Amino acid sequence: MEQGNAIEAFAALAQPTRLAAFRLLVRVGPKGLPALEISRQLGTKPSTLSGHLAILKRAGVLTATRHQREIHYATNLSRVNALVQFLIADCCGGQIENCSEIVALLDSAEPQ
Amino acid sequence: MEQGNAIEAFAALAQPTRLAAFRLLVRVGPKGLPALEISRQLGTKPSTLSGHLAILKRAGVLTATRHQREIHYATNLSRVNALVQFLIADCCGGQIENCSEIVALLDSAEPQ
DNA sequence: ATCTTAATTCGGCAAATACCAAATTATTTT
DNA sequence: AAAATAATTTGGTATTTGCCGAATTAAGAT
Repeated sequence: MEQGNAIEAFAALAQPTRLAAFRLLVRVGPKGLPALEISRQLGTKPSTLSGHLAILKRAGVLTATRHQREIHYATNLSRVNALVQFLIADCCGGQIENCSEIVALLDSAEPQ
Repeated sequence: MEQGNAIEAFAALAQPTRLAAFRLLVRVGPKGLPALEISRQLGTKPSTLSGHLAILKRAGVLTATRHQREIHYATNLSRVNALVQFLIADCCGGQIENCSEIVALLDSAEPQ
């Protein structure tokens, strides 16, 4: 992960509709949802949402796969992991004893 | 963590100078650095950096404490943890067997 | 071939953001 | 009290972003 990719991912998530879409897809799981269904659940216009999904996809945090007519969007959580790794890289200069508290926090990062 | 807070944190991190400042402070550890030192290390104008630090602080990802004349900025990593928790909340509808791969990824989230 | 459904692209406007230089506020030293 | 150092605020401009309706492209059904 390079800085440019991280910036793009953070920017993608820094918008209410996009963050809501991403989190909805996290909840839904690997199968994802078609664009129109996301649009319905979030109450946004399809054209507006389409732009948002494109931004999330370009940033790498969503994947898109066509199923017949529909394009299913799903989260790319390994990318989220890479993003977090990038953010906390070389924490406390690598001297783990200085930031064990921090590491413990992130180690406990489980959903719920 | 509410959506508004998460948006603010992501937006704060979605800018090259701010992301570089945050990561520098992650590496430095809990003691943090004074604003002018960050400005020097990143090669940005103090006034510009000051605005950026204020944004990061308002977003909750940095703390600021005065030491004599200097204000030392440091990362608030528990906030980062909360942010990640928020992002992946209720992953796969809570059915852990569907996203164990994802959980494993995040469990292994250790620096470097 | 035509119609329908799914999704994206385009055009245009309003609001937010980043940058720098200069001025200001805050704290310590002389 | 005056000078010096640290940091922030202000003002002005250029760029970017978000939203919607309308038009367009894509795939499948009749």
